[in-house]
Amino acid sequence: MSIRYFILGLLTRQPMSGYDIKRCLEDFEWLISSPSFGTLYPALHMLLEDGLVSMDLVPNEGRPPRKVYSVTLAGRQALQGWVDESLEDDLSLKSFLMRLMLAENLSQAELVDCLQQRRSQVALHQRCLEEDPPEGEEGGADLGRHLAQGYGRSIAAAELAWLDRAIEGLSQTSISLDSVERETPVQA
Amino acid sequence: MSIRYFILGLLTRQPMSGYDIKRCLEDFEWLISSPSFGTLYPALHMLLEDGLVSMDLVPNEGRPPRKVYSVTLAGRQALQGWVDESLEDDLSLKSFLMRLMLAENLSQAELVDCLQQRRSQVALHQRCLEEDPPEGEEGGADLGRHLAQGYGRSIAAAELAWLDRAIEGLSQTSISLDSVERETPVQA
DNA sequence: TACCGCATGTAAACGGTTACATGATTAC
DNA sequence: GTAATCATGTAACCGTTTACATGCGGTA
Repeated sequence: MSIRYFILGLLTRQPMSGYDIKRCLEDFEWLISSPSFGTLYPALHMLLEDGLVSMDLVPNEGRPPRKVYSVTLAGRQALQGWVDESLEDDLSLKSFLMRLMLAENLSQAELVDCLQQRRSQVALHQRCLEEDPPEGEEGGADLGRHLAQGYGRSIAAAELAWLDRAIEGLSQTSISLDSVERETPVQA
Repeated sequence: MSIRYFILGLLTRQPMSGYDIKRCLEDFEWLISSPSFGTLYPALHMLLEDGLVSMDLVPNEGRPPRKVYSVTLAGRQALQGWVDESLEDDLSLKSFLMRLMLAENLSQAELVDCLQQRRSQVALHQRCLEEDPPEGEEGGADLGRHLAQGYGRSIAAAELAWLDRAIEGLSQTSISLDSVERETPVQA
């Protein structure tokens, strides 16, 4: 997923400092680990060097001045290019959530497609978790497996429910031309 | 969480080959990325060198012989020591799921404590996600933030529900384990 | 014929964390 | 006075992925 472009994408929502980015990502730390400053700051420096973001120094009484980064035109173009060519990447929970956060940089069709891809992924693995069987002779053994599967099933059910709602919601928002001719992609 | 000990813990459930370990972890790939062979095999070699596991070569017609690893006595002791001293580590989804899988290596009290820790973590962040406000002047802007928050809230609710069920089930010693599994149907 | 699944392994490259350094302000 | 928050940054270290190498058996 390349954290560089993820940061770039976050900055399209609004200019932020490195510290701000950390803060806004922290709300999701229980789901996906948020990058440390050791990752964040160098990444911002690189974006700046490459001209994909610009920086404004905002003085700050008694503290180091805040460095607020904004996406440049070149940055927007680079992001667009990257979005287009990374559409077939994996959709593990982490990359999925990251892409969700960058929803505004995706066309509606791309976004719906992304949700549907994730849906089929989760549905696939949910079926695997449904197979609890090996029971019988072993009795209640393998508590760990049992707990992990139960946990997985609960999360999967909730996620599928959310995805269905989201897909429906997004599909209805604009009943434009292409939503009609679009086929619903694979999802067994 | 150290993948070395995680693998060691998985092997206490039953002897496995590297390939087996990969397979059984793949069911959870949509939640947490499973280690690649480039991680797995070297880790197993290290465990073997340190005498924490033993290896049996199981001939395999026309294929490389399977190398089935079992935990040694020293391995069990090392695992126990590690479990004891890693109780205050972080409980991000990844480490939490890993610990769940190793439930059998925890005392009941430790397990319940682990679930409760995770519960408070999730509950804390859920409260953060509840704050949707910044709306008003911006209207429907920041679709990404909105989607990510909604997603997070759904998962958090499901997880909290599961945790509560699990904690209750585990706290009642007399009742068998599958009480944990009885799911009160989640709303669609 | 070509590809996928099984089954193991290695080494280079990459990415990220950890630990450190700095320093003022506010809260307990 | 001790800790936490704000705010930035660097460098060494470590773990992981990626890409490669090998090779048989079954399937499309």
